[in-house]
Amino acid sequence: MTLQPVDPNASFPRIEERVLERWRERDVFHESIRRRADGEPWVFYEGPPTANGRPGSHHVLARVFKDLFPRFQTMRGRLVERRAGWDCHGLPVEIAVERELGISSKDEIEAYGIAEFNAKCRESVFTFLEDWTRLTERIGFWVDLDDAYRTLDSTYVESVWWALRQIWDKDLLYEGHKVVPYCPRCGTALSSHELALGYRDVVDPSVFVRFPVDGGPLGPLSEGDALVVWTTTPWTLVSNAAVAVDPGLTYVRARLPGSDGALVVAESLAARVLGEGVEILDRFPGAALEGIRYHAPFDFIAGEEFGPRGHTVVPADFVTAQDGSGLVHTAVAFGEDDFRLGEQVGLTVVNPVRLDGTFDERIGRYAGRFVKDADRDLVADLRERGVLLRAEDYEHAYPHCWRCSTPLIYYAKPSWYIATSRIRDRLLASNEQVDWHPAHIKEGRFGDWLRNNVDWALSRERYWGTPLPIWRCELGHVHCVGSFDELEELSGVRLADPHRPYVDDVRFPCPQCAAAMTRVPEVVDVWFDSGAMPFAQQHAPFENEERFERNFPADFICEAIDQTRGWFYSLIAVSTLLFDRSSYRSVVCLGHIRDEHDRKMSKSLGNIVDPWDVLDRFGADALRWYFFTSKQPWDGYRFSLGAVGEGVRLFLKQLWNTYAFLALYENAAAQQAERPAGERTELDRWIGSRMTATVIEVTDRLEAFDATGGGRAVQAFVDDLSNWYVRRSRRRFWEGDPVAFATLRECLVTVAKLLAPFTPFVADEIYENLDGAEPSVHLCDWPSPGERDLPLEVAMATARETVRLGLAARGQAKVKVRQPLREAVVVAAGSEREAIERLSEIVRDELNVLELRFVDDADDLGSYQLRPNYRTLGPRFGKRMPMVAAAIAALDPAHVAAALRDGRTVGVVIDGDEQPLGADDLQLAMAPIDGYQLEREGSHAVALDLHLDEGLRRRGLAREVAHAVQGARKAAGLAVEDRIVLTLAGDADVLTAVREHERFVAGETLATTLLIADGALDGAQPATVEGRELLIAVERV
RNA sequence: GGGCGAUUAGCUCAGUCGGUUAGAGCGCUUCUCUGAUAAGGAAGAGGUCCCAGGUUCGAGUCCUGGAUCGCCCA
Repeated sequence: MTLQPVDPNASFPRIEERVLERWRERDVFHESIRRRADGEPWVFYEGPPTANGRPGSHHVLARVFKDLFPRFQTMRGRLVERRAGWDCHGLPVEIAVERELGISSKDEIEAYGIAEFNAKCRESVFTFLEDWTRLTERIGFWVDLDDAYRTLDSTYVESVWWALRQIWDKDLLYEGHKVVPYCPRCGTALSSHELALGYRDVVDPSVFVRFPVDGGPLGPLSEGDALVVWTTTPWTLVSNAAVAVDPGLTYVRARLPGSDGALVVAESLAARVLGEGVEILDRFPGAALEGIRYHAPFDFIAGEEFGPRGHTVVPADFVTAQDGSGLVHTAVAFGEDDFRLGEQVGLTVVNPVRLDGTFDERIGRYAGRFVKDADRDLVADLRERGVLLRAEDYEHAYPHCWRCSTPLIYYAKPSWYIATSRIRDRLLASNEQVDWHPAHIKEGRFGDWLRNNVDWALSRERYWGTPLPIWRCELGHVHCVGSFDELEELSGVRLADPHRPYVDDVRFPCPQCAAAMTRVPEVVDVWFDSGAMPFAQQHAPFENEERFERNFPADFICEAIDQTRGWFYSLIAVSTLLFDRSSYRSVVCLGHIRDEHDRKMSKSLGNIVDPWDVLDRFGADALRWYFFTSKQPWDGYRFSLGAVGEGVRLFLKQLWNTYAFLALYENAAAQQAERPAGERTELDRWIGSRMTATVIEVTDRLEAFDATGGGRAVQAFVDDLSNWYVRRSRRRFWEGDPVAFATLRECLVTVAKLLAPFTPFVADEIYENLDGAEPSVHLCDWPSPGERDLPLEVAMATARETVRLGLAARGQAKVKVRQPLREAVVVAAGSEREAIERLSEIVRDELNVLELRFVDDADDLGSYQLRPNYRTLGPRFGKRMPMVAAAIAALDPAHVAAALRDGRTVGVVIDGDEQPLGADDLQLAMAPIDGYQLEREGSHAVALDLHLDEGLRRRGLAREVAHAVQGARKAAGLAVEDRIVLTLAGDADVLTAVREHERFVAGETLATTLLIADGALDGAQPATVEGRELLIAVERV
């Protein structure tokens, strides 16, 4: 069979474009799925990206991993449908549109019109769809973009409604208060990731305030004592509801010199807060303070308004003695800990701050002022009334609105929640079913997150999202609508578009009281959309229910590590709420990509690597290979063009050259007369066994989602193939041995199949040329392992080690490999000797020696060194190990070597007992002695006979001549298979060597005629051989 | 402030059950080989296995504390 000629310097990006064209023509992707129509499904879920930003390198990372395992499983016979998806809703989209419109507040959006605004959002979502499509195709990510699910579709929204109704029916959907970071200027709560954008160091007042105790039981305290309370937000003091203490922490009563009443602080903070001279009167645990009543610093709001425990000391688990006083001011509406504490101990939420961030009319003379601006006056007020103990400045990170820089306030707002904390055990049980990569996420980051689960804040006071399908009447009756049909039955309205504002206009009579019901204004957290994806992408259960069942749960999902709080959570939460199980079986978490200096990539640093730069220069396979094999994907990447280029050079080029080599010589051989098939050699059997080992390993690794291990195993094999099998078999290739060609071809075809999931382009290109039985390698079955010959693999490893030692000896002696030597003396015994004897041809040839001589022991070549084998002796002797080591050091190594060779044991005396030591207990190593050229390692060694006689010298000269002629052939631009007439002239000594080895020189250089000329040669190239002149003329026959 | 992860040669990374002499590739220097290769081979230089304690006959590996970096959360 004639192969397409292969250019060793072909451009990978150009090859890839060609392969892409072939995939399109042959519809390979869809065909690969059609062919597995009867296969067992292996389910992949695509975590939907938003197409309103340009795709970057980190998206490529995720997408190539999302491609690898489905390709692998498809080749394994599974039906792997791959449906693309787009995340369409949410604040990022709204913000992009706000920026486009030049507006930045909810008022402006509503003035612009919700319908118009949402129409803009709908367009904006797919701004960069074209970029995504192009990149997705170019990197070889096979995913069905034509059949993509979109979270904005009515069908998708309806399935989300159905899910919410299920949760409602389970009584797990409720309206409640929660403290959220809130921008009073923009009038909206911020999501946690927005919060992270706006932390800034600011200086706030830090005040210690006296809260005098106020009647009632005083426990360990006395009339006139005061609690010392610390806060950095004086404006919340007007809303003080209670003081929290750690019941287990020790507190003290302490008196400042020259004052009357005692002050209460945590013991460990007393000196820091009150000064070194303070007098400690009494010690007691925080629990003793519980229930003590105090007089709050401001009396705009009476204690009773917070409930029976208002303005009393309560126990809490979040109090620390890190800073402050150990007594924590609690304002229920303005802190998350405060709010939770309020729920636990029963404090009523009283919020005297308006939505615009100003105090309301209850706060007397401060009414109408922005709370943060009132801090200074409030502190002055405290000082005047003598309740201020100390005020200082405090620098800390405080969140600001990333859009308008307004300091955020933590603020209790009504919001809709899913009571996920009530199904915490079920969430943990679902997590038990999941196979995490890396494994530590399961019990670590993700498990902790689930164990600390709090209710899911579901609602957003925004515009572009799945509308929350909850209607409420004036009397407060609430109805959750679970489908468009139901809404139509109730209202007579069939929605063409379920989004705001159209859905807001739908009203219907309350089923309980017949009053008009209107929809609540919120939309649903986009993460709920994404979590509903397993069924919502199918519009289940309204249709395609069977298709949903068949594709649930997923066998595999893959996203970056930050999705532990995102999609990984929303998926498991929604499916546990609805189906009481995880919606995925295995998950691969990817790390982040940093630049070559290990800095975060960001627009402002200007260090973003555009994936197109890499693709245009090195190609998609190179980029994929880098991501798969450079390190474990969860460890993150130090990414640069150079890093990708290195992988190309070391792996893809090596593979390509091996492939080009095969094509070159197989085509050359095809032009010659047919050669009889040679014997299958040890080397053929060895590479076959290595191939089998590699197939097994890659299969196991990919089954276990270990792309790195799998890829590296292929790389190691290709290295063996190129640098050992081909190198050692070159003569057979240029002699046209069909067995060698068949072996190399089979190896490369199998490598192509193994690489198909990793580097789908080059794999297909090689397959197409070398096999081509199928329209694409991606339609092939995954290779099954052949016969393994482990003893042969071990033997070859030993032989290669012997070669390594021999070459090292040559290097030490400064004798070129081209100079043949009389013999190499190999010290080896037992199985090592057998291995080297079995493969002695290879060793001899590689070392360029005429003979291999074996000796069992190195008495003639060097002396032994004896070492204890700690691995066997350690457990046996334990503490006495140092004595054993000393006893062994005292033995005579040569004596021991002889004894062990005869199968006897050696005795050492430890603590008066004779202890027998066997061959396993002792390690014998060679020590070099002077006068020999010897290299040793472990128990075997190679020594070279350096004596040169005339015969050897002339053999060496002949090889030098052959080498020089090869250079001349190359310089003359001859093809490797061209036959020549070779004419030589020059130094008499050199020519004598040539005459003596005429057949060798002619054979090596493909000379059909070898002439030796006297004197000058026309058109000859001068060369120097061992310092002597040689003239070479080559002429193609 | 809490949690999780990382830290091994100039760089990128291996290092199994704890076993005493810690490896590979890249890069560098020198030599060498070549009838595919910008490849291959040999030698050399290059190590506080982040630090400090501890456990152990023995720690890169296990435990405790700390440092630095990253991520997540507050």
